[in-house]
Amino acid sequence: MNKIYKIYKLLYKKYGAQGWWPIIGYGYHKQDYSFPRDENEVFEVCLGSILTQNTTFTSVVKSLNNLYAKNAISASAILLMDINELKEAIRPSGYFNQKARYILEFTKFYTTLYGATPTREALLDVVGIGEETADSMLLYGYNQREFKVDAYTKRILLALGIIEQKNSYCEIKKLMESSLKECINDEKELLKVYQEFHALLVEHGKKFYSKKPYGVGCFLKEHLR
DNA sequence: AGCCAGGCTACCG
DNA sequence: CGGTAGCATGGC
Repeated sequence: MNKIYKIYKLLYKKYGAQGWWPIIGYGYHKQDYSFPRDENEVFEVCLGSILTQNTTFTSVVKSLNNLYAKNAISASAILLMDINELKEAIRPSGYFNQKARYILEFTKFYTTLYGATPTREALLDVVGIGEETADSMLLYGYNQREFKVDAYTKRILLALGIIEQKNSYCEIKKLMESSLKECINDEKELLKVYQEFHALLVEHGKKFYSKKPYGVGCFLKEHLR
């Protein structure tokens, strides 16, 4: 067992299943991997992936609830919406001018898919969708085996001496994916681990890697050094 | 009161 | 290329 998989095991043992991505109306769905269950839930995950950029998810829930109140969690409804009405609805998530544009750009792209799963490259061509947002949509919205790397992932691996500051998003993503593939053969299990692992890193990151100095009290250090 | 949040773009050297 | 200012609200 390599270090990456060992980290996963330790985190899962500590925090348990996380039930990401939370869906409005169900919340976190621990041990239930049947989500998203329809087109609108896929679209909701994608909107949430944009809205959560550099923001807490509680703020995103407010924005999504605002949109639900306007019955606007669908591509057709978003495209019919007045831009200022959209901005007002997503205001709680911050950067509302940018994110309103990002949501419109993504929604236009989304309608060209007719329900098909987008490629990662196509997503990256949409303004406002960077590597993490693309992986978020693919991993949680489309159940694709794309590991999502975020700031906590990098901080934690850095503190454990597994990566260096200079390592790129892509390098870290490949490290996570190749390490997990070494240990897990079943594709469904691999997807589940990708989904849980990222959520676990966020949970652990919130506790021990939010304020400097990072990693104070992090139990992973004792187990891996 | 200031720092941080489940990032991305544009522009700089 | 890698590095960074700007984007904005809300919570602690």
